[in-house]
Amino acid sequence: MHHPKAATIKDVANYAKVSISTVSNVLNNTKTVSKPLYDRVLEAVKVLDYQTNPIAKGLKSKVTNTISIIIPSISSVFFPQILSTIHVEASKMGYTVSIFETREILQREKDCINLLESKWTDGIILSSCVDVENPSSKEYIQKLNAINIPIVCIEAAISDKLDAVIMNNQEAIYTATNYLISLGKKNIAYIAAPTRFYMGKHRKEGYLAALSDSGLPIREEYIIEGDYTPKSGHMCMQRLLARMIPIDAVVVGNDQMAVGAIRCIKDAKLNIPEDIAVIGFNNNFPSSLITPSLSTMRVPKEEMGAIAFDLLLNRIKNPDSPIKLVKLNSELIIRESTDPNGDSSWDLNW
Amino acid sequence: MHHPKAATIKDVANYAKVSISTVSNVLNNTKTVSKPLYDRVLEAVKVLDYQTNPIAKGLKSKVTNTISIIIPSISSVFFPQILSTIHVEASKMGYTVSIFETREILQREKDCINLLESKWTDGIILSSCVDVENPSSKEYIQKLNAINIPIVCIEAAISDKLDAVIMNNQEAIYTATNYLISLGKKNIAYIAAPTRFYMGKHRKEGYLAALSDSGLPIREEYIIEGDYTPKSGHMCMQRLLARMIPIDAVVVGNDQMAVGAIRCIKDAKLNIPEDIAVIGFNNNFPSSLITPSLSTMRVPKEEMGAIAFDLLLNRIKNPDSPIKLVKLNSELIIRESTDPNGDSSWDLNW
DNA sequence: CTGAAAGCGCTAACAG
DNA sequence: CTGTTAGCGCTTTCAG
Repeated sequence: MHHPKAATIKDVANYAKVSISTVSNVLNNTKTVSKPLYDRVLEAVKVLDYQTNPIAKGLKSKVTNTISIIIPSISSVFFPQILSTIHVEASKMGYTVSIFETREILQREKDCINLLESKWTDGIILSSCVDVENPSSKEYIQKLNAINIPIVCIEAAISDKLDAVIMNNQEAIYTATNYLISLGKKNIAYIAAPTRFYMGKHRKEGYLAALSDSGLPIREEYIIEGDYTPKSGHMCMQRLLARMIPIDAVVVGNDQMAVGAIRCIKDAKLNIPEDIAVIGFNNNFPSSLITPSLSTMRVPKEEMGAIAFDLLLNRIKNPDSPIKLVKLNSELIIRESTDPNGDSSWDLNW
Repeated sequence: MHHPKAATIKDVANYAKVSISTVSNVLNNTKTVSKPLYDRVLEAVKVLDYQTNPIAKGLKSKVTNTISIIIPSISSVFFPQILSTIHVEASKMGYTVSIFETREILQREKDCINLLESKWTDGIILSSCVDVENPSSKEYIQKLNAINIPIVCIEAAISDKLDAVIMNNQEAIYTATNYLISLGKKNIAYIAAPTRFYMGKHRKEGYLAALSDSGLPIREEYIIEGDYTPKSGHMCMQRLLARMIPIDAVVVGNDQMAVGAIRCIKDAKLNIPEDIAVIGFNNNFPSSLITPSLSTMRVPKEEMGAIAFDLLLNRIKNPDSPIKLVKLNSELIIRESTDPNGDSSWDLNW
């Protein structure tokens, strides 16, 4: 309905007085065409302002030049940066990118996959929210493995049959926790990102390992689980304080929750970091803006997006290449929430 | 290549022992079909796990069930929220959304439009970066008007032939400036969002009008222009201070720049708001996080996205309905950067 | 109520 | 080197 007068390949052929296959051939460089015809076609294309119809093309060639990104949240402080890099890389290569938001609801993720299966996208970048513990997720993952669309996972390597780019979650939280221990902290609480998911699980393991390796006791009452949001971080911290256990530091599964936790601690009139030190994970820009600024583990978001697209492109072009798992390293950033002399400058790049 | 074994309408027809047109008819409810055949078709669909191929469907019907969003930045703190709302509304109605980033480069915007023209998207939501002053943009806008794809503008109403949802930019900055004047501020500087664009232009007009209406002089050396980013806000403030003119308040064209300005003022050891009061525009969540917290004008981002999609959907369904311009009102939020007793609570919803 | 057949715009054998 | 033709999977007249 929208394009009543758009020129078709037929129009071009008529105008140039050649066959439509010749037009197709010059446009796609698929066969050599004599100079005169070639020129006439190009002329016709120009005159008629012809653009090949990707829908029709896709119907034949099964190529849509579209990739799809499935993420938990479009408006979080984390994904937009990844999205942006992916978009830049993708458009360079002529791909359009479609977005899908799951809000951490597995059913929505499945719906997206189903939709995409029929929509003929050329590839999918997936930040999955499958529950790693739940045996019923096996079936879903099998399906993902068997699907005929290239898929690259980010944030969570949910299958060894799928390319993925992830963080060194466990090692990073281990580093963070160890750093707190090196500061002399002994009663270190942990506000976890949802541990039924891949990422939260591995991060928590890092915390536990660090305590163990330092001979510190693991106490259940020091561990609580949030839902990624600042608000939940605030609530978790409140609960932790209400338990009336000695706490001199908190490791938090992500920066968002850590910000909430810091606010809670401030409101309780406790000093950061003297009474309670706080460290997060991600290094989102707001973490540098608050007072005290938040120590955290850096996550190379741009790199993550770029690599994810690279992996995807490679798999599209080369479906049988070996599966790749890229694990990115994070790095400790010391700010005021663990060190009074820590960096208090604002990240102004946003 | 990706879907070798996906069932087609033909397979369903064969399995159900009916014609493909009957299958099509039951699936689209386009004609009444006898109960037995109807049931057999549904059964076949279920057994074969058939999903109709939207590409093929689109080729015939010219409908892609895809809308496209063109915005300056994917990763800014402003657009993701709008994006998110649009995505939610769109998926409810069965639309997929594709994103395009212009980085405020008009040529990129034009490229997107051209691409989309051939891609047969069902509609476009556009945050345009045309230079309102530049006469050459007339031509581009004419093209937009003539295009056969429904377009809804957000942030900038660049044509009265296009639906749009915008803020009351001028009135809002007028309010902000007036508020500062009511506080007794007399030497009020202005850090502008790029004034060659629709939005920046109108906001600046609000500042000028407020000064005029209060009988305050308009002085060029009090006005400077940034590029939306916190970094540029910092730099603009630095320049302003270097001019050695008395400044007791700054109105800033958006929150991001205002954050940079605040940092600069703090670094200069000046007191906020006593020495210099600061007010921004947008009410992004980071503005509540910094110290001092930033006074600003609220922008209903979710509403904006939802309305934009509504307008678009309406135009898709009803191409000849009258053009609508929706102007949203903002509201003053008083925080510490203008009032020592202003709200200092953190926005934890992100 | 049902099905055969003609395309949507394009690509890719296959002949010439 | 060029053109004819057969579809890709689906919708939609148009007969029956």
